[in-house]
Amino acid sequence: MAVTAVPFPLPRDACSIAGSLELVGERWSLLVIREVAWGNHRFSDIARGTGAPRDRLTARLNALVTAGVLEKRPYSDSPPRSGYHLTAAGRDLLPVLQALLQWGDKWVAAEPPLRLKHAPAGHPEHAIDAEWICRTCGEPATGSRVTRELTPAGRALSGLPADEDHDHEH
Amino acid sequence: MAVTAVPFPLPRDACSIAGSLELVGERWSLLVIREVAWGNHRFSDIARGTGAPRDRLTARLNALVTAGVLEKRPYSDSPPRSGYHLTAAGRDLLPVLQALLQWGDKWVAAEPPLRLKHAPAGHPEHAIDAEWICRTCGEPATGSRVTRELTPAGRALSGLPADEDHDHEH
DNA sequence: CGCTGTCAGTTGGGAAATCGAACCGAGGAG
DNA sequence: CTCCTCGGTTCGATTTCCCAACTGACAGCG
Repeated sequence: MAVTAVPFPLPRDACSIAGSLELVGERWSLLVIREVAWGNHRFSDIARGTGAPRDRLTARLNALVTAGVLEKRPYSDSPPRSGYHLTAAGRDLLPVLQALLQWGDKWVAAEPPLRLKHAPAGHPEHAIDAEWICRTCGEPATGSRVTRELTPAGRALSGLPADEDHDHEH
Repeated sequence: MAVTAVPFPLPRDACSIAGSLELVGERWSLLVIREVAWGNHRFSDIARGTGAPRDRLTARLNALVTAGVLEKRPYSDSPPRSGYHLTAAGRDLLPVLQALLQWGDKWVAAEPPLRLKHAPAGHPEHAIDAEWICRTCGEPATGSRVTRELTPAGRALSGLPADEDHDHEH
C-alpha cells in the first residue's frame, strides 16, 4: 500500500468523500452551513445571505436537519418560529468551509472580499494562514505525505476479496 | 470586528466560499479531482472511479480545465489521446478533499471504507489525525478562534460604504 | 482485408432538480 | 381593520441530469 499512483482497482464509492458530498454536496448546502455558522439562524436571513430560492432553501434545510448537520430550535412561541443551529456534526464541517475559503481567496478572488483572522488565546490577532497538521506527529499532513489503504469495509464495498494476503474463502 | 454572531449585513457573495463552490461545487467535480489526485488521469478511469455519466463527466472536465484546476495533457499520439492532470490550483484543493474525507469518516460511514495514513519524512507511518494549524503562530485555527472582516473589496461587493469608521463620503 | 476491441467522447430523449415570482397563513403593530 | 413580518408553499418554465446507444479514430489479430 502507501501509493501515490492508483493503488487498487478504483473503489467507486468506497471513500468517505462521496458519502460526505451526498449529505452536503448539493447546491446551497455548504452556503447554508456557512450562514448558520456565521450566526444567521433564521430562514429569511439564510435566504438573503445565500441567495438561494426559498423552496430550495426549504429542501436543503430539511435535508440537513435529517442528516444531523443542523437542528431546528424554536426561538419564539407567540408566533411559533424556529431557527436553525449547527449540531456537533455541523460544527465539524467548519474545516471544510475554511479549506474552501482559503482556496477561493488564493485562486478565485482577485481581491478576497473577506479576510480571515486568527485570534488564539494569548496571541495577538493576525491574518490566518492555516495548514493541516497531524496531531500524532506534528508534521504537515497533505499531499504526497498522505496515503490511503482500503479497510475490510471498503474491500467489501468495492467487491474485492475480503483479504488478499490470507483468509480468502477456501 | 471579530464577532461570532452576525457581524455585518450579510455579504451575499462576498465570500470566497461561494466563489470556490461555483468552480468546484457542481456535482461530480470534487470526485473528479479526487480521481485525478489518486492517479486516474484517463477519461474512462475517471468515469469508472466516480460513477459519473459520461456526458456529465465531459462537461465537468471541460469546466475544470477552463477553471484552471485541471489541465489536459496528451499521453499518446497514434491514437490521439489525452489525460487530465492537476494544476497547482488543483493540488491546492486537496485540503478540501481531506477535510471532506475526515468529516465523512467521522460522521457518515459507520466503518470508513478507506483509511488515510500519514507517512512523514523520518517518522513511521501511522493513521492520520489532522487539524488546521496556523503557520504564523502554531496554534489551532478553527472554530471560535477564527474571525473574519470585510475587506474594502468585500465592502464594495456588498454595497456598503467604503469605510464606516472614518472617511465616509462627505 | 475484415473483425474485434479500446478509448474519448456525442447524441437523444426522458426524468429530475432548479429557478423566480407569486401566494398563504399565523401572528403582531398601529 | 389594515399593514407588516416571518416561514414557508405552489406554480410553470427552464436547466441540469441520467442512461443507453452511437460515433470515429486507431490498434491488434488472423
